[in-house]
Amino acid sequence: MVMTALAKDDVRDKRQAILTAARDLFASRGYEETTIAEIARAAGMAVGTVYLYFQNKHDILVDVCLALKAEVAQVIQSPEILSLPLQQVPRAIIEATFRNARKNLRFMNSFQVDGQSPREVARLQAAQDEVSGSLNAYFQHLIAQGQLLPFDTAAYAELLNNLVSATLHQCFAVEQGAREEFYREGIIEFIERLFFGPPLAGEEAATP
Amino acid sequence: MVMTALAKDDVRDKRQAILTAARDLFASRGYEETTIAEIARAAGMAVGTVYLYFQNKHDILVDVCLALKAEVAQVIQSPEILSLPLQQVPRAIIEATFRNARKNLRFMNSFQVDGQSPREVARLQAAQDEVSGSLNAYFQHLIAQGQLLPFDTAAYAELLNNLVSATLHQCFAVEQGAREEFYREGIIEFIERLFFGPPLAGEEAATP
Amino acid sequence: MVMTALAKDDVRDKRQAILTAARDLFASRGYEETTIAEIARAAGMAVGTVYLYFQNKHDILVDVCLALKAEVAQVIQSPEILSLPLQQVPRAIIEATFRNARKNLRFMNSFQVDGQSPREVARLQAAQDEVSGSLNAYFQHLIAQGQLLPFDTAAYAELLNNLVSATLHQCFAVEQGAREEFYREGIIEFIERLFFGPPLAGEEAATP
Amino acid sequence: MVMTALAKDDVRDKRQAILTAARDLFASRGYEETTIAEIARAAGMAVGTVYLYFQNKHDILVDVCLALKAEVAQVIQSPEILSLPLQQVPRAIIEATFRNARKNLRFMNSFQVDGQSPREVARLQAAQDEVSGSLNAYFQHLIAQGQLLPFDTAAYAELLNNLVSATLHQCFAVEQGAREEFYREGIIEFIERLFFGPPLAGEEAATP
DNA sequence: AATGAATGAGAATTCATTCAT
DNA sequence: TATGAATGAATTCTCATTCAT
Repeated sequence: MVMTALAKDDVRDKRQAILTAARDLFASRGYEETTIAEIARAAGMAVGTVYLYFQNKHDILVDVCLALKAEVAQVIQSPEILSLPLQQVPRAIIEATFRNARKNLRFMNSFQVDGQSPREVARLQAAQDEVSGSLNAYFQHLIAQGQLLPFDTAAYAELLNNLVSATLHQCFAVEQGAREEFYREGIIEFIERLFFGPPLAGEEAATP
Repeated sequence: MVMTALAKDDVRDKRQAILTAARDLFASRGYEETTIAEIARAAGMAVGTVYLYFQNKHDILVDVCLALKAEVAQVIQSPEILSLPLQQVPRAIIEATFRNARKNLRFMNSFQVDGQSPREVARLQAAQDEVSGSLNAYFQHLIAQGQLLPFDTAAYAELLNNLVSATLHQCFAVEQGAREEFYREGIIEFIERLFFGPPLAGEEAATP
Repeated sequence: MVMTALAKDDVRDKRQAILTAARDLFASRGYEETTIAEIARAAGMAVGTVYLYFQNKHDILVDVCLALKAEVAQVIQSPEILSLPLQQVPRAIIEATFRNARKNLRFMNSFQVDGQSPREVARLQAAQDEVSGSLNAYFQHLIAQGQLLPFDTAAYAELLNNLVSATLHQCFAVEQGAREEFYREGIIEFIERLFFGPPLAGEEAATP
Repeated sequence: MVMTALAKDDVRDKRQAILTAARDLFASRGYEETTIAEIARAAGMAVGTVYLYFQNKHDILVDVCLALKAEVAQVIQSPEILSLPLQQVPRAIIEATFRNARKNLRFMNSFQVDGQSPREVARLQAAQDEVSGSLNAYFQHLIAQGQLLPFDTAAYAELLNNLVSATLHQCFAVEQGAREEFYREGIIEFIERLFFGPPLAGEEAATP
């Protein structure tokens, strides 16, 4: 029992060492330019050992990506934020998310990864679905509470999730965070207007 | 004079032959699995000739991507759509865009490409900026006409552009178009609500 | 311990197999025309394995060259020759050297190699220096014994080393050994005159 | 007639432009790293034109080498030097030769070239033979005049020619001229002793 | 004589992955 | 579990050379 526990910790440690080493190397040299030998050396083990913990190189990238996504998206499941007054939630979530992304700026080139096998596609989809699912649950909770009018919560959850992911990628991976405020405030206003604001075609504007 | 014109056409033809061959091969075999030799053969020329028109393999991918983006996004510059009654525009644009994407379903795996050199990044950015710019101009036109209330048009243009691109990628490249209607209708409703609808936190919902 | 010894032998064997294969192929097909794949096949290993023992193709050539130089120049360190009566030494050394070169006639196209990297240049220089050094030491020994008058032994050692190398190259690599006797006897007479003979401008010849 | 003369000059000019461009590029980038396109551009003509004047790339190198050798060795045919008092000739020739080599220091990496075709081998040999021949003729002239005792002039001419070439290569191409004085003075003393000095094994030294 | 677009053979090298120890 | 030597497939890109104009 104890052995198993220790062994499990050991496994976790080794996996973690690999992921940390890979994340750093992917950040500094890029995925293609990083070799398994480099990852193994940085993680303090032999090349063959890496293959005891990951099926292949791309698998490591997927795991790095998922860990990054989980860290960036963790806010969505944080009780403190979800218990804020509704009016403050969009700003709180987006600000926290951008803060997390900025903290991981160096690693954001691993943020968007395309699955190469059905298994990988499924894993990436699952991670996305989890975030969308949390958001959806939160929406339904708000509707049940009467804080929101009914709407297609599943679709909105997926769309908003896509929007935020795409924006983070553009802001941090493509533009290196140069226009962070622009994107952050833009997306906040966007969401606030969707939930609370007047439509862009206001009464006076739309009718004439 | 005539020679120059002919020469230019010749260059255009050769480039186009390469791009068409590459697009088809990337679609059927994937980028990594496609060799320059295959592209050259399909384009009816020698390997070396390909390198007279493109600096390297990835450059071809970027051009394929840009051509695809241009085709999918062409609606944004179509006068017919932009002269529709404002209420009908979101649906018209999104439906046309999805239609274009579906028509290119096979090629949509070339829709999202990461720039590998500063030059590539700049070219991809420019393409994106052009679409965002058209959208922005349209917004400002509507505001000037009094059809929309003033808002941060530049930010909204970029964000909506990102949203649509990310959704098309997810819908057609990742999911192979399986849930096309779900994404299409979701994004239409989303935009309509942003511009015309009541906020999700309706009067009754928000106040108590 | 034993393992280390075995491993070291193993490494030496593999290196040696590569060098032997390369030397033969360079001889029969020439350096440029020999591929790494051919070397690997002839050495009984995979292509990649060659690169575990040599950094690149040219490195192999340098090693082949050094081994050849060592073999051809080994006489210079042979005690038997150096303990001959001084009058017989030039002929003995040159004849033995030419004999060694003739024995390696097929391989003499690898005899003169230009270093391509500082590391290669240094290695080639070191090999040359070793031969010059031995010669120099021998000269100084002879002077100390009173068999030779004092002179700039270091310069003469380098010059003679260069002279012999250049002559062997010309005789065996360029001319395929066709005028071996001409070069051998010429160089012997040249050296004998330098050390023992009358100057070419003899008393009678120079004074009038 | 006039046309032919002009045309011949033109041909000479074009050839010369190619050789100059090639010599400079071989000096700065090395032979392998220099492309025909670069040579053509530097010489102000089209790629195809280069092939009107040279059969192939290596031919250009051979010509660059021959021009360099001719320039460095020109002293051997200079009447002023050969009419000096015999005692001063070795120093005069070697000093002039080293001076020429130093003047061409940048280009000395083209000084030793291996022939790749029988035709090239023959051309290079011929150049060497010409120098050796001049030297040989001079020796025979001196012997006829009674300034030198009879000896195998042909062999000595070839050997000395080889010695000087190899030393120049080592001094300027390999060592970049770092030990110029060492080599120059060494070779001068060497030759002077051969012609005028006492043998290294002097009377007193040799007999005991 | 001059051009330069087109050719296409060609090979070194890398590196993910395996497997005997 | 861990190792790391061995594997070998696999492909981009170059560039000397040609030849139609």
